[in-house]
Amino acid sequence: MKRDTKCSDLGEANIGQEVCVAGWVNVRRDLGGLIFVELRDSSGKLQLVADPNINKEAHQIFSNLRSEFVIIAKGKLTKRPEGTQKADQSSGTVELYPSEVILLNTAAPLAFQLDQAASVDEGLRLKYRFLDLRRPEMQHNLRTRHNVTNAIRMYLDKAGFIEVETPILTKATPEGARDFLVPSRLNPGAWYALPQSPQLFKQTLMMSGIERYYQIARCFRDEDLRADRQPEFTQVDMEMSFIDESDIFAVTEGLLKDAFAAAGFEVQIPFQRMTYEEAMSKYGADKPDLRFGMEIKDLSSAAKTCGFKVFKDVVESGGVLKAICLEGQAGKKSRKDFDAYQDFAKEFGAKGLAFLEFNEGGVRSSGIDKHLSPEDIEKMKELAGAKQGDFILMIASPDKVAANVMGRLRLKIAEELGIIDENKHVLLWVVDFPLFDYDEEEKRMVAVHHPFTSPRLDDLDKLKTDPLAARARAYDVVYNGVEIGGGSIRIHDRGVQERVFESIGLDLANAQEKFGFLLKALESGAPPHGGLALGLDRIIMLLTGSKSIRDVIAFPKTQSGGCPMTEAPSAVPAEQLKELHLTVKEKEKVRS
RNA sequence: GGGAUCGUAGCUCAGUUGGUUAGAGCGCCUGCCUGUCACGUAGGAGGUCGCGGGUUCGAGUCCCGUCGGUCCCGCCA
Repeated sequence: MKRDTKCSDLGEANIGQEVCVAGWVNVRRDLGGLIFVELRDSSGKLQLVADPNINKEAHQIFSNLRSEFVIIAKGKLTKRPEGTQKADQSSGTVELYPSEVILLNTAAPLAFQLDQAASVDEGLRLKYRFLDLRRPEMQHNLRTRHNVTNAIRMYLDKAGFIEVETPILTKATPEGARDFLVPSRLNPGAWYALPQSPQLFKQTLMMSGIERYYQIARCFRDEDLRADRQPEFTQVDMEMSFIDESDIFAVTEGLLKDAFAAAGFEVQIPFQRMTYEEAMSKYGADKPDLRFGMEIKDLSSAAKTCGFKVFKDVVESGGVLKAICLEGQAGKKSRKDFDAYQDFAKEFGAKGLAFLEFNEGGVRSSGIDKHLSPEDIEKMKELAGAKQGDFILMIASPDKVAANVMGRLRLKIAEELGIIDENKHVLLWVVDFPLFDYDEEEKRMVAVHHPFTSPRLDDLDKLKTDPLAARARAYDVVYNGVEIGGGSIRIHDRGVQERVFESIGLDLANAQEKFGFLLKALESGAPPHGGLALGLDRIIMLLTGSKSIRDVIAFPKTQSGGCPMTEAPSAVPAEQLKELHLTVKEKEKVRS
């Protein structure tokens, strides 16, 4: 017997046909006489019925079936009797009385019930991932992932890109995330690193004349995990020669339109564009969620002349007073709500938070109104864009902290108030990122994007004079407040590359050692080029409405970087370590 | 590295100010049941209360430590 049809392919059109289906017993309903078995395969479900008066043998087999047993059955497809049809399933109007059934395999009682997985501890789901992935939700996620990836491949192929694989065993890089290291058996004491991204290889490919490269590339970063971050993840990595930003935007927009369409979402192109500066000042984030308003307002000019010393001092010492306006929320926020906002703000470095509320009876505040004149309050109200009945939250602090805190409060409160339109799909480009940021810990300049990003030509002279003001030819794609990709036009001039290395404290000798091949390639006829990488896992997470990236990865890691199913990472035999010229400090050993 | 939170039956959870024999629903096992689809119904089995230590006449409950899960901060060019 061999399966010839999938469950959900069967409908009323197939009534009377001899079909053979196979799959797992989703559920068995034994009525004593009749036994119903819901058969599930990768496509869906089909109801099988055994009647002892029709087929005693089939009935006998059915009576011994349990959840997740594997069977194959054939027979003539019949229409369900009137009144027993299920309109909400594709094969809900038909059923199969098998003429023949074979039990292909049994299953031990399950670690968890598949239909309850949504509330089951995730560690257990991961330990028994083979069960978890049988669930229709997970099957749907993996299928969506395939469909989207497939659409991306077709799109890029049509656009003249070729997929090139790059090494997984490569060289550690000084900048960026922590590397995963792999010891070299043949070279004692030397290490490979797993790639954080194929960045240097794809640039090298441009210098090799590939012109349009892409790769669905696995990337590795040994950093702490989050709901949307795994130590190994997948990027749609692209690079093009002889192009500028507009080409990359056009290709990416077309790609994302197709990718979203593959998951059933329609998006408008071209995407909106916004400078980094505007994003930070209006939304307090480099990945603004534009599905709602509640923009951040600058009240510094009012603070400068106001009677409240705290505000005044902060602004006079170079800080800012920022506010968000909660429309119509006057009188609706309790002291407790405000305290929660304040605690939240403090987590992100705020010294304090203030509110002003414009009620019909007058102004209520977090105790600041006694320091403010009616004119001060009126000015703040106006600058905040508030009207009668509104509630504003304010923070006075250095610009960076104020933007970050307000940006996060904006999101938190919007979620609370339910003003985010879940049906909106807003994609935008954030452009003109700064080239450098100052790293307080390392006491040096670091690249915001990566050190191969081209400065804007008009900012080249700022590299030395005012590096923090230099802007990069870098861009991010943002979808509903989530960064789903980013890239840049790269440096293709050796001289410029050396100057940027110098700015981040990488002297020529060091640069030679780490990136000698790149410098050599740059002076060997490097075309202008640039590219972009999209976070595939994150995109699929958003398109499937998943809460975690783990729900769109077949075999993800837990927050401590482990795989509960295989129990990786684990100790290895001493012999294996010896071959690799390694020893592990006794007290740091894991139990093996 | 830090903060929060969770850990009791196979699963999801309840368990009062510390008090006798730790409960429920689902699942599992057995019986009955011919149109179910969360089938119904009667009965039954199933517990190292994550682990270690402490306080106490007595600890699932309180304290300390530890392990593991999740979320977040830092980190993630």
